Amino acid sequence: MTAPYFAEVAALMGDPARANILAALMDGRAQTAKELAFVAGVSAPTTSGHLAKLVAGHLLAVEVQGRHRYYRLADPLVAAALEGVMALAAHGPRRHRPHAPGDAELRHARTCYDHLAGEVGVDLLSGLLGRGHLAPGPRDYRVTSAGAALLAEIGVDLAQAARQRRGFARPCLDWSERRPHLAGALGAALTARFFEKGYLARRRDTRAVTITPAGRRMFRERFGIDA
Amino acid sequence: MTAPYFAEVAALMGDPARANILAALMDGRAQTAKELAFVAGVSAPTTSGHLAKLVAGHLLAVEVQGRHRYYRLADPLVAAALEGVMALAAHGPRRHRPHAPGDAELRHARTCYDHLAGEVGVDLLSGLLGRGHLAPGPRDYRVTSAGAALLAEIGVDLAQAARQRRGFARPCLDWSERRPHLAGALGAALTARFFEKGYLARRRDTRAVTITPAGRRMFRERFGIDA
DNA sequence: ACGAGACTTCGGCCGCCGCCGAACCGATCG
DNA sequence: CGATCGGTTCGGCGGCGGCCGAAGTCTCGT
Repeated sequence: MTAPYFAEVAALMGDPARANILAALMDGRAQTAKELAFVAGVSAPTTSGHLAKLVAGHLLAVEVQGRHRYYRLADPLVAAALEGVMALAAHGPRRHRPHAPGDAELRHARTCYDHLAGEVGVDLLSGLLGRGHLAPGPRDYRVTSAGAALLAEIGVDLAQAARQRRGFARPCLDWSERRPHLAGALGAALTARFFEKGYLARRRDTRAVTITPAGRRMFRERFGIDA
Repeated sequence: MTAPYFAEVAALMGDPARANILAALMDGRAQTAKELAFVAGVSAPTTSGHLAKLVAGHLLAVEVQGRHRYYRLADPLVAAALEGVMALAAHGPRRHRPHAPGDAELRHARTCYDHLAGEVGVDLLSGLLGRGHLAPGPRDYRVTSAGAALLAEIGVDLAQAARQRRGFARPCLDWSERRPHLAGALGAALTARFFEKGYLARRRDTRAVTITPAGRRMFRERFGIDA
């Protein structure tokens, strides 16, 4: 009856070019219109139109810097909604897609907006819980004293993460593993630290991340997981 | 580049008529093609086409019963994905929509697929947690011995709920409250019991549910919440 | 066996929207 | 200042897809 509301949002996600753009921005980094035109596979004018629509629909935010315009996801909620739809798409009996190249890497380790996802991300969260560094709470996970010590060693500023306006330590359903990984301010801070210390390395044009040898060692020693 | 996958799913959700259909099925009940044609606001042939697409896309499942065809959501994951998109739509700076009639009722108490959502659903979960009937766990909530006693009094068969293939007791982000309510087999079993015992009553043509006087009393006594 | 009802298939219409090339605006750099 | 580059706006084209009415299939009731 009353035109359901979410249809507009879903329609925005439903165009192939726009979906490519959104997928490219799922790693939380901002990108210029030109870069996005490339990933979208359409011309610059067409891309511009799509971007305008996505901004109008509050899926993207734009930041002007000189003659560049950087687009990024407007809100972690957008990433969450996209992951939900992806989970659905991934789950549906495989549509004629043996698996795309790079798919294995993506399933193994990738960024989800600004935190770590994929097999490694899921293992990380269950490792933290299993070793008693994190304890489940009613809404957010709670950092135990053992966990606080561990995170301090790694150099994560817990106080700052707790101050953020976003949720502190939330589960986020992983579309490939169908089990949660660690999201929220803590997930983001931890992941950022992994990049800073060279445990993880971004790759060009993909959300998949490389785990460096140092990272592999660290994951085993600190969290007891085989990355 | 590689056509992103989830675009097809999002596009299925993005048509107004189909969105109406999906929204109508969000309460977990199955409905006939004719009923759905009505809620979709389009003719029977058009509806038939939409339904076929939704089934092909694995968003809906169909069950033939005599000369009727009952359509329902194919999987709880579909409901979860839809809630995610709804959360996004509800959150985006209110689009020229002061609030639709019935909106208040919907926010207060409604079914989300097959479990209770809205203000009451969220309060129910936090009540269960606060009173120590449910304890957070790594994936599912755990029923404490006190909780098991309470649920037995109400007549919920815990063993049967635990046997189900779906998750046992999961949080589900509530789009109107933006806090989790209780989903999974336990959420469904509890909600079903509420309907059986006449604590809740369904209404026609809406996911909003009525809380009966007996239900109001029960919610206060058993769970300490003002419904 | 017949008619009614539920649902789908078919055929054709129409409008929306995605697409591009060309032109336009503004910032940067020589 | 002109040249270049990033980005958007404009105008026009083309096709996908949603829509309906009519006709077809199947099931049930009687």
